[in-house]
Amino acid sequence: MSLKKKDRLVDTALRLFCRYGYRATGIETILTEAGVAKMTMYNHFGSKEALILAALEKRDEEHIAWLASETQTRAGAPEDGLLALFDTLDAWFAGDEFHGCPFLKASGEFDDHDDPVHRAALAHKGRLLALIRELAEAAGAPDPARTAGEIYMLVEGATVVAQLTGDRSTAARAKQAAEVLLAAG
Amino acid sequence: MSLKKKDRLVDTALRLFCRYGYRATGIETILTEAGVAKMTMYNHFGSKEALILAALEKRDEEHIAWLASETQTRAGAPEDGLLALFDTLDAWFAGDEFHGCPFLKASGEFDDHDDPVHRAALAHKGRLLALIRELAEAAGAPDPARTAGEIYMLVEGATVVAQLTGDRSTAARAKQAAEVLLAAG
DNA sequence: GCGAAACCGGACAAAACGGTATAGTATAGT
DNA sequence: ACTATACTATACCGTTTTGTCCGGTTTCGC
Repeated sequence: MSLKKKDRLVDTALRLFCRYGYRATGIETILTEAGVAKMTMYNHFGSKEALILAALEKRDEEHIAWLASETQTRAGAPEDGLLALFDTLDAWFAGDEFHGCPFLKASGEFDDHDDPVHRAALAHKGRLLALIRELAEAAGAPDPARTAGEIYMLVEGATVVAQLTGDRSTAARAKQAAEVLLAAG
Repeated sequence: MSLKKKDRLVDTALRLFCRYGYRATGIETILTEAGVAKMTMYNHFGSKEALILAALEKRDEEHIAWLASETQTRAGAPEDGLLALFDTLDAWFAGDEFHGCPFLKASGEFDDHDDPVHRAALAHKGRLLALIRELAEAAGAPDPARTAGEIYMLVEGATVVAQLTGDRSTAARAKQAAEVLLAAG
């Protein structure tokens, strides 16, 4: 079955990309770890860049869906959605596999705004912002767009700081700041 | 004189690292752009990593000093220091050379917390947090440590978003959020 | 069981990588 | 003028990079 190999390839690639970086991770390493022959990979994906894009695409869907559902189950009432998001972040940061946001890392390594990888990262962040905006609207924020923008920036800040320092209290402290922002409307 | 070559090497290296990434930038490219022979570089710096560290060290001093002085001149009163910081950020983001924070990029590419490059990035961010805390204390914040932590996260978020999207209004929007945070004490 | 498609493993290519060796030139200070 | 030092230019080393080619094997649908 082709899907098994293809999926394992994408999963392994994403894990290694996330941990060691996109340029630092060689094709050979991915192939060895995934247990897949080189030509199999080059038949499924025409290039390393295509594999990167496939990995990011899968991660995009999965991560947004996970954030949404996890936040929804954590939030008791719709008004708590935005704050519950930071509890979800806390769970994310606390995981063993956490090595920062793969999209932020990608945008850092592929700085050119025309680069497909950068565009993929940008698109993901657009979806993240949209999710936050939905949460803001559900919470009945008076200015959802503005609130979402503020919370989003806090989310990115927390993500970066968590990866940089490894501090486990990062999400909780960001949540405190978010409480202040939301209380002010 | 050795200082001229050494300095130009460090400046060129930092500029290219910032734009194309650390791993993506080859030694040869730096040497060509700086107009320096290979052996000259390897006499000054024993390795590429040493050059990276030297570039980050210089950037660390310069950037912290620039942030501090620029913010001080922009702030009318000591109470405005924290808000003026975001005006400084705005000026930084608006520059042609802006390609994100080189330390965030470094920490993304060198994820291992024991890596000297990652440690250098962490140390810089510690100094940035210290600067923000000084501003918070000067502004008479009731809980300077907490306020500084919140503002710092906002700063990192704004920096990342500015690099990712290229949006020129990022710093201004972060400033709006900071106003809310500061008004709440 | 048969044919086709997927897969394997290893050899191979061409370029780029970080780093070294060497031989020779420019430029100081004394 | 002499000498120490900084620097240059080029060739080279071994490794690693992405990507290709190929002959043989496994696996799957029918």
